[in-house]
Amino acid sequence: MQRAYIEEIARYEGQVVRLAGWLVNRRSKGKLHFLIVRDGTGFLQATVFKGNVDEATFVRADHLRQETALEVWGRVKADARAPGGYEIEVLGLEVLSEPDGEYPITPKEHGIEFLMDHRHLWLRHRRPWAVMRIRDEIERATHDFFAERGFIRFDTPILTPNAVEGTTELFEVDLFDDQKAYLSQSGQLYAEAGALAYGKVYTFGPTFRAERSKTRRHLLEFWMIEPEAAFMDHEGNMALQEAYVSYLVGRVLERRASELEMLGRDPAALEPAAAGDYPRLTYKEAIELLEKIAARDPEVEAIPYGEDFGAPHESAISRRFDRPVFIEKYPATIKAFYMQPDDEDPSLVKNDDLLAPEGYGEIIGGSERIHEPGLLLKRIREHGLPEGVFDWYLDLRRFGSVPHAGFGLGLERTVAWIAGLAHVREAIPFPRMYTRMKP
RNA sequence: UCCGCGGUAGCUCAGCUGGUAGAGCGGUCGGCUGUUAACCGAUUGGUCGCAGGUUCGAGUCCUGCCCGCGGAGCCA
Repeated sequence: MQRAYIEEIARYEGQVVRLAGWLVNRRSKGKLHFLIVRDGTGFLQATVFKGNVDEATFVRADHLRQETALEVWGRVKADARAPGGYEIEVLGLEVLSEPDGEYPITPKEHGIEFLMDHRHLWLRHRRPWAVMRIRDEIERATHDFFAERGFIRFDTPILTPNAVEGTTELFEVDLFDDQKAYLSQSGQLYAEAGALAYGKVYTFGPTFRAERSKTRRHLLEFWMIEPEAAFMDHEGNMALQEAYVSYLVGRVLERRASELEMLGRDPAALEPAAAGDYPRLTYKEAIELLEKIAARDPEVEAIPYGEDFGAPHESAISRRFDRPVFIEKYPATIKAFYMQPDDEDPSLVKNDDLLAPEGYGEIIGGSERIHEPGLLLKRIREHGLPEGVFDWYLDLRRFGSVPHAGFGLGLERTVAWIAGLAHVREAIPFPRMYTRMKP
């Protein structure tokens, strides 16, 4: 008998097939039981009619417990009354493994603390199932996008000797003797070495920030995609970001429409983002826009020129657009040491943040990098960074230095935005947070 | 780290001015041939976060601590 997967159940209509999976829920009408079965690829309703199976099987079907591992076999039928439009009319079933005790996650309501305590089991349920498939699509689309444009994947170290942007948010690791290392907070500096070696590279890996943050946008451990390209300038950088993000959204709309629907995410809200043509504001224009917003909305505070935006400001700005919005050219004083000064106004840098709409806020930070060795050394000193650990980084400017640029996209924030999640903790299988390290 | 809110049955919660613990869901048993988190009946189920204190008496009032949630800062 053919083994069928739920994802492809439609192609087996009319056939008798075998299905291997787990029991999600059951309902009974007396002489007719409904078993909801999942097999990893999807969810399917199985009907057990009293006349179709022997008495023992019929009674058995009414006493199966949630998360029983089982095989069922029967005929695949199209039926409008079945969720998803198809169901399997059971002719027989076999229990593969019986739950030991009561399964904790019932079909009714649960709080987030309880669900996160049982994350290893919660992952089986519809909502996380849909989210992880969307995350997978975004990861796959990332590799396709960069491969199509001639970028090679470049893996950067996780144990690093140096801080990219200050040391307060680094996790320290004991090495041998009295040596210390830090968990990487960005692969960027190494990606720059990659760009000068291979032209166009991107990293795809975990990064770590030791921030005592308790917000919907922060994880201690998150995944970041960091493209870096030689001979790419600030304009090219933003064009690449727009092409990349609109490609990601387009792929999810195209291939994960049913998952978006399961999550109650309206595809219409994402369509402008897939179309591209993202608006651009300079830092100065964004400050002025905030002033206008603040004049009418008492919830939003204006900020003086020269200060960085807080989360409420980013939300207020991003809510005014139906697609991601760029904010570019910040004052150098509030940005990282390696950013290239603006040609017209050297007090500014050629950087950009990309804010996702609907209040989701920053998903990308990018910049053109300083390629002139003297200026780079000056900036390292101004920022009070230890010169010793940057000797190799300065070498990149000594030998064949050229303009280059890149950016970092936060995977979980992007997944949360596209999937319409309220918190990044649901965008990764096992979130590591200030308040959670288990399971 | 700061501000705000919370911790009562396996889960989600109610519990008034202090008087000896409740509901729904889940589990179990039974009923029902088209359910959609099915429904109906019965039944099961408690160290009221922890430690002190006030009181004849504390889930309820007070103090300290622990844990979580929402937000801020920082950032992707």
